[in-house]
Amino acid sequence: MPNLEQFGRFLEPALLILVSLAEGPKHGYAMIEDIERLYAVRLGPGTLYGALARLEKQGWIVALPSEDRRRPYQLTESGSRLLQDQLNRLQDLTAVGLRRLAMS
Amino acid sequence: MPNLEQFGRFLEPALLILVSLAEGPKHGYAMIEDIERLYAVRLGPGTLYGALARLEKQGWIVALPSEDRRRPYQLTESGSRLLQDQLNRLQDLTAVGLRRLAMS
DNA sequence: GTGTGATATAACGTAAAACGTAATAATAGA
DNA sequence: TCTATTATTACGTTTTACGTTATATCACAC
Repeated sequence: MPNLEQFGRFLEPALLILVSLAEGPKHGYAMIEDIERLYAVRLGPGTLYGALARLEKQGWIVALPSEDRRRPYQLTESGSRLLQDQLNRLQDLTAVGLRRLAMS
Repeated sequence: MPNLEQFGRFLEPALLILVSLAEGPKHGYAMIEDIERLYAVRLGPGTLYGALARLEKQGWIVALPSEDRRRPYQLTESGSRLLQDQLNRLQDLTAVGLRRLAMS
């Protein structure tokens, strides 16, 4: 039985990761903690590292040379552009949503 | 081979559906068109009706008595509250993301 | 009245992704 | 040396997204 919180899932973990990396390069564990502060959601390791691999494959993030046992990742130019775009769209969507809710 | 647009997926269809219903009751096809106007994404029937079934099961939407062949859905009280909550969180997240992007 | 395109939903199957758990390893401090 | 924290990998299960196809109704043109 999955441990989903009762309000469910409404955002892809990938977006949370990109927002976290927008602050600067971070390794996986640091992202988990940053995202928890940011959004009150703690990604499990399977979710996080799976999403990281997919994001890297798409060229939106790159792995930096790993110091000690940490493997930091960084947003690429194309990742930055993508994120900017998605966040703008999301901002419009939330504005519309909140306006609609306020009407009723 | 899936027909994902190259920029991928970053939002659950469920959220788009709830935002669409925030305007008032709508049947499936009307949601598809509303969401396309809103967010420039056209949900396939499989995606839409699957998500509707799950949302109804959770009690966030209800099916209204269907006139002719249409089956309209409506946000419930708990669905409204959930959406309000999610949109507020999303607004904060996008604000942080855009601020971080602007810094770099 | 026959055909055609738009509207509307249902019913599949496949593939991707989320998620949890467990394993592993290194470090730090008691 | 034991334990807790940090950090990643590996793996299995379940959900869900998504596309395709089928089906039905309606509007309108011909």
